[in-house]
Amino acid sequence: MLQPIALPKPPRSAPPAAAGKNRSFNKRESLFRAGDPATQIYEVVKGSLFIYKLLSDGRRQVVELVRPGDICGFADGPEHDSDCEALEAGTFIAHERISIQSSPALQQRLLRQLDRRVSALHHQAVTLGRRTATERVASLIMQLVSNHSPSQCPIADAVKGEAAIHMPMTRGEIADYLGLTLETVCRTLTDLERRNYIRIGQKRGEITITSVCRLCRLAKTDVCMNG
Amino acid sequence: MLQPIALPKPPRSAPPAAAGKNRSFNKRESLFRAGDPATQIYEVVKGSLFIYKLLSDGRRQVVELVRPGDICGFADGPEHDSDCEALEAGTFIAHERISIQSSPALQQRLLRQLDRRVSALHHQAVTLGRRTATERVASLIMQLVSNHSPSQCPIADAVKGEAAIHMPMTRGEIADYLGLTLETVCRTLTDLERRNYIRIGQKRGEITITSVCRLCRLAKTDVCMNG
DNA sequence: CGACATGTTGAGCCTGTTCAATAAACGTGG
DNA sequence: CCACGTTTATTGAACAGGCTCAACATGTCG
Repeated sequence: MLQPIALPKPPRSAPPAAAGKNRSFNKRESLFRAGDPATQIYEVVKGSLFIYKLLSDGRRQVVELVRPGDICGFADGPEHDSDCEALEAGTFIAHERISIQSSPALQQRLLRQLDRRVSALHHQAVTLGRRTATERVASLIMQLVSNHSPSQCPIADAVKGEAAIHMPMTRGEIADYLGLTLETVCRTLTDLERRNYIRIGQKRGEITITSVCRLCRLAKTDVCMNG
Repeated sequence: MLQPIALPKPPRSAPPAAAGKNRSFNKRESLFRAGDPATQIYEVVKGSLFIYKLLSDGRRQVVELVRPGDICGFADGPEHDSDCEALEAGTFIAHERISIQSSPALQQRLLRQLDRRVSALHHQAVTLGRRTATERVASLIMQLVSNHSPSQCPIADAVKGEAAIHMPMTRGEIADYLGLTLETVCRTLTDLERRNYIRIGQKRGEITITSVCRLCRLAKTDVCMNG
């Protein structure tokens, strides 16, 4: 990527402990539900959460995965419009929404975080609207590779080793995140293994990518910059 | 495509605080493209825009509709990651991104706006991931009814009159927004007309909803608040 | 008025769904 | 540490919603 032009740089390593309350959560614990008053926002430090919406007939869509460094609990109105549960046990810092106004530093960080989330949601819209089942699954696995950003991926390297992934979601949760059914996710993963893109461990949640770059290409994560 | 490093900017008379520069745009005009430096944000006053992403194989996904009162042009990094075009001619106020830092009032408004957009993107994720073609199309039409909010819709009123909609998008654009094909959108609209939910005018862009509430119910816009 | 973009409709196909049966992993208590 | 019940995952067969390809109709605008 080229040099950034001068943009406001947020205080990156601001020790956030100054303003929030530290708390921890267990696996599958619910942090909030649709309809609950949205009085605070949650900055995840360790572990992960997911946010989803339910239709009255039972259909479910996971709308966000929240990982360390992410903030969630934003709401348009006074109440949450979705549910939030823990995928893996962890900790977060809770900030009172009211206190945002009085803390320019927190405001700054929130803006930066919201930019990132909007961008991620745009990406997910492309996945849900225009990608095949295989591309969706590959795309999710790529998302879980630590320290991977498509832009820093050199085009030329055909093989870039293996990568072990920790996949904390069940097949059903993956399906609800990717807009597929549980069965399709299952078949797609099996197919990826048969085609040598990944290996599925016998312990749940273990996936090894055979070649990160090959899988990345399959995911068609790229977006066209031409027009 | 990309600008070189930040050139010294010619001095420009500082605009009145909290107010950016007013500009107008024509139908189909491009406001920015993926890869352009993201130096300002756009507050739409009149008309409408849409933001989309292209995959290298030509697939397209419209990720946002931007209407009066909305702000767009946020970016995670220094460059835009999507394209923005005008759906209808209009005007906007351009704010320099750098000036955000120094204006708490603007910052406040941005936070509010971003909350709204995240919420809208969550809603759209449900539409793309879990709704049928009919529900998607109905949902979009409902979105275009002015002054409609599902929460203020009394349950009991079976018929709540007609509503004329101005639909500025082509069938192809609707399709790219809803994750469908042009043909499916066409068939679905025809079907909605046959089932007496809407009437399609002979002039393009004219749609009349026969009964707002009936269509709203069809869209299954509701989200379950139980568990 | 005429050319071209946009919209409509049909037929057949394909990807992903649904329903159903089986297998494997987890975790709890003895 | 193992047995057992429960949850989660895998696989198959048949189906269907939406897609593709194609022909034709209607609006729009110079």
